Amino acid sequence: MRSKSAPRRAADRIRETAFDLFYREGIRAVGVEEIVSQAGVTKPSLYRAFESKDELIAAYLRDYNQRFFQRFEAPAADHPDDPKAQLLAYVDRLAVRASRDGYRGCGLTNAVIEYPDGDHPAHQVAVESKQQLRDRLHEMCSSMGARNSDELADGILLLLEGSYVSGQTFGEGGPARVLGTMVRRLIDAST
Amino acid sequence: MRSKSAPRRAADRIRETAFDLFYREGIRAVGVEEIVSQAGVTKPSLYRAFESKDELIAAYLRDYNQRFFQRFEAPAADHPDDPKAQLLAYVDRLAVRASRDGYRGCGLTNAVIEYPDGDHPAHQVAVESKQQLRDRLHEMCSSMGARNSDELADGILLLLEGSYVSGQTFGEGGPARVLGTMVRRLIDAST
DNA sequence: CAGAGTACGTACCGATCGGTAACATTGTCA
DNA sequence: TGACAATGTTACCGATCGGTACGTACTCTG
Repeated sequence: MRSKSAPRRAADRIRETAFDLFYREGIRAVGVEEIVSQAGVTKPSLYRAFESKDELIAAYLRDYNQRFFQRFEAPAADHPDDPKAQLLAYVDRLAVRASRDGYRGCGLTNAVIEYPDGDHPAHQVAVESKQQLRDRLHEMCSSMGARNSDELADGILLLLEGSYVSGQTFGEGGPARVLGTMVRRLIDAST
Repeated sequence: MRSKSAPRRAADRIRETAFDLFYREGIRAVGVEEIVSQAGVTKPSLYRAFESKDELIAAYLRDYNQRFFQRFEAPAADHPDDPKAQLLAYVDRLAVRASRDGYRGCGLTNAVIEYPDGDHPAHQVAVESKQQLRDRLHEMCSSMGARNSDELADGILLLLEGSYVSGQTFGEGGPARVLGTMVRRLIDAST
């Protein structure tokens, strides 16, 4: 077993490098040549581990989905049995991140926009993840006693997605800075 | 002067075809060959009218910006001296459009995501347009007597942007259906 | 009807795209 | 030491990318 910081396996290096490049520069903007050269491997190694670029993209988005929900649920540990506080903990951290320069939003949201065709694996993986998020938000709103939890969850989802994209458009001091305030207002109006 | 419905000039046909293709399929996904062939012209005609593909992209986004503000301000005529009703008129129409299948969101928002590099003309044109929108929203919130008009305008902007992208992710019955309700709640809480 | 612009098309460029075939090299474990 | 799996090396494929040199057909004017 090698150290974690310098993965030995070519497939891992490719996966990590693809993650960074796809996220920062966009999926369509990054070619396989750029990925393998930056990962310090060669093209055949990429195609031994992944059937195609599309499959690598799907793997990237599955990785992203996993890391997203990790980040989304992580603050919950500090607020057991308090769904409102759990949600707000994520929201408040997002508000900070999305109001900083260089923020690149949500990789899954970005993927839907880069691949509008519903048949494309990238689109499908991303949409599936967003549906999970929508369900989870509904669950949380429900357990915090909202009158119309579907409605509230969708409202909050709009604010979240708005923060992801607005964070990229306006850098420092963008509209995402008010995210926490707005989520609180919607929650207060519904409970 | 020829009829408007079947433009004779190659440059016009290119501009219109590029608009449709860039918007529906994404900018990076569409090559110049596809544009000219669908427009029924040839590549040199494109490059006589536009310096480069990037310039054509910028022209597309400037066109989009113009059509956007047309659509944004159009309902205002029905509600003179009532900024709240003006805004809500646009919002309610957007909620319907963005909750239908096949919705492709805002071309300018999409462009920012496709071109994260701030030096790219596409990014610059799109960001400029979004800043105009942010200013206009602030103006409207101000004149409807909001306590903290900056804050309210940013909250509404988050909801709008959230509707643009969520409309693409979830088709029919997506979260954008609650847009009108949520905008009203934020306005009510601020006035 | 001649001639000048203007508008357009034919055919092509080098570069890069995603992807592959064939073979050499390395590290690991028995 | 020998065998096997993983990776690297090199060279290549057809397709498509954005972009252009150059020839041709209009149309307007005198």
